[in-house]
Amino acid sequence: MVPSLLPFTLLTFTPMNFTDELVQWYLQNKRDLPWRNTTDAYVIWLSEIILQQTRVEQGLPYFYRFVEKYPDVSSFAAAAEDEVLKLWQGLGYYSRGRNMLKTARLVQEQYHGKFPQSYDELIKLKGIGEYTAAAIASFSANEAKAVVDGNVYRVLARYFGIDEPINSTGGKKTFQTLANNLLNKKNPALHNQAMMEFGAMLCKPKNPACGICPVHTGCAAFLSNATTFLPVKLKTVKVRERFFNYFLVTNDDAVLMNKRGDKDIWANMYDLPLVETDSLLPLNELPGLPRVQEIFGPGLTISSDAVPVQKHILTHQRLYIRLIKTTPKPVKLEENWFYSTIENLQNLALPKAVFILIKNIFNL
DNA sequence: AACTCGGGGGA
DNA sequence: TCCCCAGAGTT
Repeated sequence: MVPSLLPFTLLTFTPMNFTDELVQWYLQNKRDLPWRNTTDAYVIWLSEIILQQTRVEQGLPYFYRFVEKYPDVSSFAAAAEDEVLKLWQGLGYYSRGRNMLKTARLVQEQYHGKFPQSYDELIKLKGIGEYTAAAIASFSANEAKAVVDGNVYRVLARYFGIDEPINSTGGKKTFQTLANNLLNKKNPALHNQAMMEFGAMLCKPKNPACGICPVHTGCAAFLSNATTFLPVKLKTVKVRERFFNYFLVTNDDAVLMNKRGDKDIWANMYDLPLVETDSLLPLNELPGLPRVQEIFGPGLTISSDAVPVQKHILTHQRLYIRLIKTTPKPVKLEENWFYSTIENLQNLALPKAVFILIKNIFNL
């Protein structure tokens, strides 16, 4: 079909299909984001990992910092884990940072520092799942793989009126298949960007801008006034409550710190000596705990000016945290405890909650 | 298939 | 408060 030979009127009244409309909308409304100006798979990888479950505005400053500090795979591969986690501090989901280091080192070794561009190679790497593999492959090499992120789920669920839960096994398959079928094989990168940007900017979770939507006349959710109910998501599990009693132990110009293990939250990051309880104990009951006596011996006195309990909300946990100032030193130091100078604290990756807890005390 | 892993922003 | 964010790994 040669468009220029078609009668003008026919062209004019030939409706664009759904995805063409979104691409058209995208070209006129897209944000200027730094990772859209490159096809460097390494840089795109950086951006995609940072943006997992993270808003663009929140991830942007981290993206700039990582690109500057690690401009290529080899510089990233040469980093220490503590350094990466420190740079990641405050962004959350810290396994992303740890997995990035593993992947950077593997790419450096096995791919001689050249970041893979094909979906099949990418999907093997730590921290890269279906979405991220499709994103890197399409954006760096225009490979025909459809991305399905939170935005795409929402756009497809609404436009096609799909009420299958997006976080069920069947639902994921349904939406991935639909996205694959819709994909513009001629320009996968542009198509993928358009789908996501449209979901992020116009077809928003709350108060979508249906009034200015280019495809609302074909949107099942709009036509049945059901945008509020789509997409459907299965209920998440309950939130666990935890009570953290941190102990502030100083020694001249040093403070006793702990390096966390790799199982719980904040893996491999740093906090203070911790005694966790299953309820919020009154301060004066703490010295009676076996665990506390094990650490401090008998006769622990607790200063009355303990920092009040602070509440920290995580996805699956509500943390009640307080900082306790003690007089006696611990009778024994545990495996992962060490004294850090105040100066050195700025080199340690601290969870946000811990950072807040001690920043005023040490002027961090 | 369910659970775990952060932190922030909007309504 | 609740929900969501350019999801992935583990159990």
